[in-house]
Amino acid sequence: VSALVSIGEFSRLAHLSVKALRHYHDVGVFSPVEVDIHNGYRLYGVEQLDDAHVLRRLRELDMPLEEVKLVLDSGGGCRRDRAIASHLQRMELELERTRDIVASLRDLLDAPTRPLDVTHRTLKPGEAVAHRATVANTNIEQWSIEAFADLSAVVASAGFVRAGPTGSQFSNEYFEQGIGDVAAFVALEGRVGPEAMGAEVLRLSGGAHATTIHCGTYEDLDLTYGALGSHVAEKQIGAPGPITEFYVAGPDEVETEADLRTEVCWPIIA
Amino acid sequence: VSALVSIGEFSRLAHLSVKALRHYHDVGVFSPVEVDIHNGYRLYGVEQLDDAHVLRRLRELDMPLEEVKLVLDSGGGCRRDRAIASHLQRMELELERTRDIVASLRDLLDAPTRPLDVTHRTLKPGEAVAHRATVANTNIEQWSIEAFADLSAVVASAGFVRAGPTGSQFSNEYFEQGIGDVAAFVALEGRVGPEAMGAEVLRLSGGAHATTIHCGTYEDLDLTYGALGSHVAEKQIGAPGPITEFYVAGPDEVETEADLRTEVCWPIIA
DNA sequence: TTGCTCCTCACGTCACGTGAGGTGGC
DNA sequence: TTGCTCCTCACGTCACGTGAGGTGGC
Repeated sequence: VSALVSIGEFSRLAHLSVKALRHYHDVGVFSPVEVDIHNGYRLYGVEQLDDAHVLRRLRELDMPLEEVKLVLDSGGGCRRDRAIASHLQRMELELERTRDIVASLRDLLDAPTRPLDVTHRTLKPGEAVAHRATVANTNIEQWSIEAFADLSAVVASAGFVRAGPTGSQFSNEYFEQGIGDVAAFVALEGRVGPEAMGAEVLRLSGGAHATTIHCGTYEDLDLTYGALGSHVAEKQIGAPGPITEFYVAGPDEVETEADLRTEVCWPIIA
Repeated sequence: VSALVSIGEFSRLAHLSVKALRHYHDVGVFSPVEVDIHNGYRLYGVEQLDDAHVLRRLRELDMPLEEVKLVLDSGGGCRRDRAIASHLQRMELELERTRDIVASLRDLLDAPTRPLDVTHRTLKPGEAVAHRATVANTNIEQWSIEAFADLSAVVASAGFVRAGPTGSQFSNEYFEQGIGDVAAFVALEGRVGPEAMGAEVLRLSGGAHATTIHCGTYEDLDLTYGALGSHVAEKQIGAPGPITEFYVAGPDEVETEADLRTEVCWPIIA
């Protein structure tokens, strides 16, 4: 049928290294059509080049080999197209994030420190409808958007009255490990009734907090955390408890990222 | 002076994991201001947060720790700004490349195979002025641009007469390992005189080749290599010797990447 | 016979993450 | 005393790269 070539020849045709080809064979992502029984020589068919070219591009885009395997195994059908399309979409998001980080880094170098207005205030205790999950910081935005969309629907359909902007509570684990328990909530006037189907009830314990307003993209929240936490550490007024964010002006309400306003609340001793 | 905090506290302030902070300490990229002699506890100063924020952003941009170390060690001066600027520039190139690969992948899926016009022709032997080096495919473009710029200057100042477009010869190693010997050359009429200061003399051995014209970005050259190599493999006419590319229409001569024309020559038996 | 290509281990790299097992202060 | 935080090994992960040591065909 079609020509068989050695691994060295195939590596020149596909622009993939011999070591890489052997590795792909070992882990079952991309195998030669034939292996010589006498000497173990791998023999590739030239018709495998189409797959090899796709494989090379996916790896250049840093797609994990496990996913590459799925794509190559899924045949030429729409499953394959969907797998690639979803990865390409992730790449676009990655590109945006990279641009944001670059911009943020430029800012950091231009204006190394900006002072921060820290206020001490006491959060009101109360009840809230909430969604709670273990979330990684890589997809906290996506998760929050969905959580708040659902909570809004619940609040509207149950006829609850909001008591302030939407907010989130974070476990320490979330910041220390980059993944941990997060609760997205909407504080309510009075108590949460049984109409809150689907959503959990979150009891907000309130108490003394050092707070500040973060302006702009969430990518820069670490700066505000640093400044706020420094303030608390220097005055030695830290107290246990979760950190709370209030989305005073969230993604829904602003036109540009620069207009975002987020209140960060750090628990302190009374 | 300023407040000292534990590693856990610092990780929450800087949004870096405890494991990462310990790793940065181990490899000497970012160390606590103090280590408790009794129990080995790491103590960080809140004034270290500025560096930590820069560190976090550089890592998010995948800067290797060795380079991060250089940036952080270089103080606040212009050395540091230059180190970051050069990395940001590399990021921009990366972004462009990613976009190109995505586009190329889309093409690959839309138009899976396009037939190729393969011609057999005999390259003329002769002499050329050349630059030769061990180059990796990650910076072949940059290297080639510089090499050809210099060769052009040599040809002009020595009054040589060109015999055809610029070209490159690649060792097998270059394709198999992604890094290897490459020679960028300009073929000349007659022999190379002693005026070729700086540039080497390359003897082109000529001979029978299967050739084809590759249209468009160099990112897609692997497709042409695959098709050309398949042709040679199927007819079993392969011969030893380096692959030669001629830049019939190179980056200098075209307005858009789509207009690039590259002749790829694969050695075959006469 | 010499070179070249191919083979299989086994180990290294990079930037951490994952437990195991243990200590120290409130 | 219980929990919580911190510590140090030692090993795992991912996608290969790097030799070492050996075989097979022209």
